Formats: sequence, C-alpha cells, structure tokens
Amino acid sequence: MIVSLYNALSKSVQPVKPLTEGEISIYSCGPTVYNTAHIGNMRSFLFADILQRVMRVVGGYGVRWVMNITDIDDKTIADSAMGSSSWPKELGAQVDDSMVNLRRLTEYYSEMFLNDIARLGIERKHFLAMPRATDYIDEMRNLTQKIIDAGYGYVSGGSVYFNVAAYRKTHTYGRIFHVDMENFREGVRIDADEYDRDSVSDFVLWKARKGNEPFWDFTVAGENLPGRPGWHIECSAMSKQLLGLPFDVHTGGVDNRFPHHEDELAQCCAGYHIVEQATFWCHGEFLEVDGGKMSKSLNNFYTVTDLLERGLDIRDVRFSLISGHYRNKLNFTFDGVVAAGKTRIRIQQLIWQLLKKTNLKSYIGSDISVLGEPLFLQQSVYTALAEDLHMPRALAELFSALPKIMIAELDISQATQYLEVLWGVNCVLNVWEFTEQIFAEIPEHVAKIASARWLAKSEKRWADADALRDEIASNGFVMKDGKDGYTLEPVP
RNA sequence: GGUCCCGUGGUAGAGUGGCUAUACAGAGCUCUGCAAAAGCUCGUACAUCGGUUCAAAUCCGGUCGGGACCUCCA
Repeated sequence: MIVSLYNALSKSVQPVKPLTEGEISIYSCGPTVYNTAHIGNMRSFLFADILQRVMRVVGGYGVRWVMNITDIDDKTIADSAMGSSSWPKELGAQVDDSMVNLRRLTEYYSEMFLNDIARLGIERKHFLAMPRATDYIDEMRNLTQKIIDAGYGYVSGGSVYFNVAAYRKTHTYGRIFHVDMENFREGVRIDADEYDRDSVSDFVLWKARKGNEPFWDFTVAGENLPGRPGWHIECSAMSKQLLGLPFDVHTGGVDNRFPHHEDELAQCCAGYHIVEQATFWCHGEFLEVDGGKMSKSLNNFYTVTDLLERGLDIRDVRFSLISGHYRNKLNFTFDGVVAAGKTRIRIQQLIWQLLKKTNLKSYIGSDISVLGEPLFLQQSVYTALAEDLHMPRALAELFSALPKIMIAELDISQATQYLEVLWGVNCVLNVWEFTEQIFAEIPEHVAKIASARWLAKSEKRWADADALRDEIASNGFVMKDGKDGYTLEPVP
C-alpha cells in the first residue's frame, strides 16, 4: 500500500515514492545525551518508530532507519565540565581530562536513553545504525571544508561559520521553515554569543575551543582550529555517511524545523552539491502537559522511570503517546494513560480469546504487508495508517470492527485469520502480547473457597454462595461467573 | 516586532459543506438468583459575532481565548 506523509517542503500530504525500489531510508534526529530524556522527547521518537513500522508493515518496504545520538554540544560540555552541578553522582568523581568526562557523561545518558526507548517498545533490531556524533568528526570536518571551498563558509575567531547571505544568492534558505530574514529578532542569545560572525543569521559549522573544553584538531588553510563540530553539521555528515544523499524521510520534532533542519539542508546542498538531502521532512508535534509545553527548561517533565514508579504500565504509556495524530499537540495526563490502558486491554482480551479459540499458547504471525485475503479490518486500519499515519482513525476503525467479531461463531481458521490481522496491526502499534493470558497464581485456599461457592451456587444456596464470594473478595480476588464455570482474578 | 497553529460533548481525540468517528467516564437495558464480567442502547458537542449557501461545526471576515516558533529544546 502506498503511504502518504505530510512533507514540510511542499507543505502538503504526498505519496511517498521510494528513491530505491522497495526500500525506504529514514534519518531521525535523536537525543542530545546530557540528561534523562522525558516523555515529550519520547513522543517524537515514537512518531519516528510508528513511521518506520508503517513503512515496513503497511508499505511493505525494507527500511533503513538511522537515529543519531548527539554526544558533543554545548550542554554535554557544560554538564561534564569540571565541577558541574549536573555531573551525575552515580559516576563518581570526575577526572582531569575533559574529553574523558564528556565521554563518561554521554555514555551514561546514552545507555539510559537506549534503555528507555526499549522499554517504550522501540526495538533495537529496527535500526540500521545509531551513530554517535563523536564517531563521525572526520566527515564533519570534511563537510565543513567542502562548504568553505564552495564559498559558503568562513573562518572567524577560530570558528567556522556558514555564510547565509552567500548561500541565499544561489539557493533558497527557508524551504522547510519560512524564515523572515528582515525580521530576525535581535535576541538575548544572539547578543550573548561571544563568537565573531558576520551576520546574526550565520550559524556555526565548527566551534572554537574555549578554556579546557574537549576538542579535536582541524586544519583549515594551514591553520589549526582546535574545536568541535557545530550542532547542525553533525546530522548532515552522519546522514550522508550512513544513508547516502538524498534519502527518503528525515524526521524530528517541530522545534527542529528551524534552525536545525533548515541549516542541515543548507549545509548538505552547499557542501555536497546536491539539490535535496531528503525527499520528505516530517515533524512530530510536541507533547504538552496541563495544556502547556513540556520541557527541560520549564522543569515540568516526566521521564519513563517516573511513570513506571507511579505504577503505570509502559505499554499503556506507549499506547497513549501514539494514539493521537503526530502532527497535533497531545495533552499528557495520568488519567489519559489510565483511559488508554482500559482501551488497550480490550484488544488484548480479544487476542486472548482468539488464542483460546485456536488452542494456541502463543501466536507468531507474519510481519510483512497484506497477505492473500485481507480482511475488512486490516484494510481499513492500514488505509488509515497509510494516510499520513492517521492513528486516531486507525484506532477508530479497529474499535468499530470489534463488536462485529463474534468469537463464539468463529471456526479455528477464521480465528487464526483474525489473529494474523491483529498481529499485523500490532507490528505497528506494538502494545499487545500474543501469548495466552497468564492468570495470577491462585492460592489453594482461595481456590477451595471458589469451588465451594460454585457448588453452593449450583445448589441454589444463595446466602452461602454470597458469603463465600465475600470471603474470596477479602482474599483479594474477584470471581467472574460464566455459563459453565468461573474465573478467578486478582482485584486490580 | 515577525511567522504560524488551535478552540469540538464530563474528559481525551477525529472529521469536514448535508448522512454528526472512536475511546474513557456516565445513564439505561439484556443476561444472569443478586452482583461482578460480558453484550446492547443512549447523550445529540463543535469559542463568539457577522457573511456566503437551499444547507456551515466545516468556507470567508471580525472578535475573544489558548499555544508554539523566530539561532538552547523532541
């Protein structure tokens, strides 16, 4: 099925035509590992995950997915600097080498990040690569040199800058994000910048070392410029190196549109002499909390660990974060996660019933696109997902179909077909288990009371039956009567 | 100052010129001894004021309110 996406370049939803037949390459702007990522950050990565899964499952493409990890920038340097209050105590004392401190800090938070996304159902096996910026310094220097050679970069005060004015003479600057060059606000940040650039709109390609900062050597025109790569150059260089240019889809959060993506694109065009870095640029909207922005600087964020400590099921967190459309803001609340959980469990129960029906302990389906006879359910859900990853509609289709599925009337092969369809849907959502329902172990004395109650009930000794039911409840279990038997479940 | 986005039922969240998603919560019903569970049914919502139209929540304009971005941010 053809997948359409909203493209920031065209400002419209367009069908994705892969550059290489049957294959989609995706580059996602990953985290800067100076801190624990919060669930707002996670939403953006979950969006990329849904995108790549839809490409695999609905589009039927092979996917080459790269997500970078930024391990060198102002913040990682500041937080790992000698005496920084942000240095994690878990890492023990800092050492005398700023590069070593930097590496220890970023490694620490990288591991935490990888752990968090794994818990959120983003699978490592789906990545072609997760490059660290510091492993690609060579290509960054190389690109910087190319930009200088092409006449779009200049050295000033030990740093290298991108000359936006020169670039604008030959290219469009502002393809992803409308840039009002005449109305650049003279902001505090610009005034505070101590580097010497020709124009406020110019951005740094290579940043000169200050004090004791970690650095790499870089010889430009015979002069060594100890320093480090600018933030934007990292993604330009790594995407070129790992995916080749152009590639199909570039993702990130909305805040990446400008300046990050605009500059990334400009660098690629200026240095690599290409027309496009990526055919599609897609951006995930922000997660809000209490109707406002969630961010590190406002200190109103939750981490994955926070949520787990509050007793939330991580699958419910994933489900609630992916259930809105990625281009709309989503308001995060704990009640919302709980409600999402109740919704999620309904499909889970269906899967359990289907497994029971087919006498299977577990089911492993095919993770490729539509099989021989697509059921109405698969068609409608996939169609919604193929239209700009319309998850709300996909879920609506799923739940609208739910009452139509008469479990009792299905034969084994039909039940298996449903399992296959749900398996496919779950290859995108990844929030359901395809193993039989495991009930909590029932203590023997509770089981005895239960069977005594069942007997009392069948003998119509109602008072006894009710008393025994109360006793079961006081043991923390609830007895659910069926036609021919009962189940015991722990009270949640 | 500039650029944009959004205001939908108790809540979340789609849709988009007429047939008014979906979920959670709530109400009623069915089934059961009663409950629980399950199933069914229901609410008749689209900030506000004008305009266009046979018809507007949907298009246009004004107003009010909220939010984001403009070189730190997913």
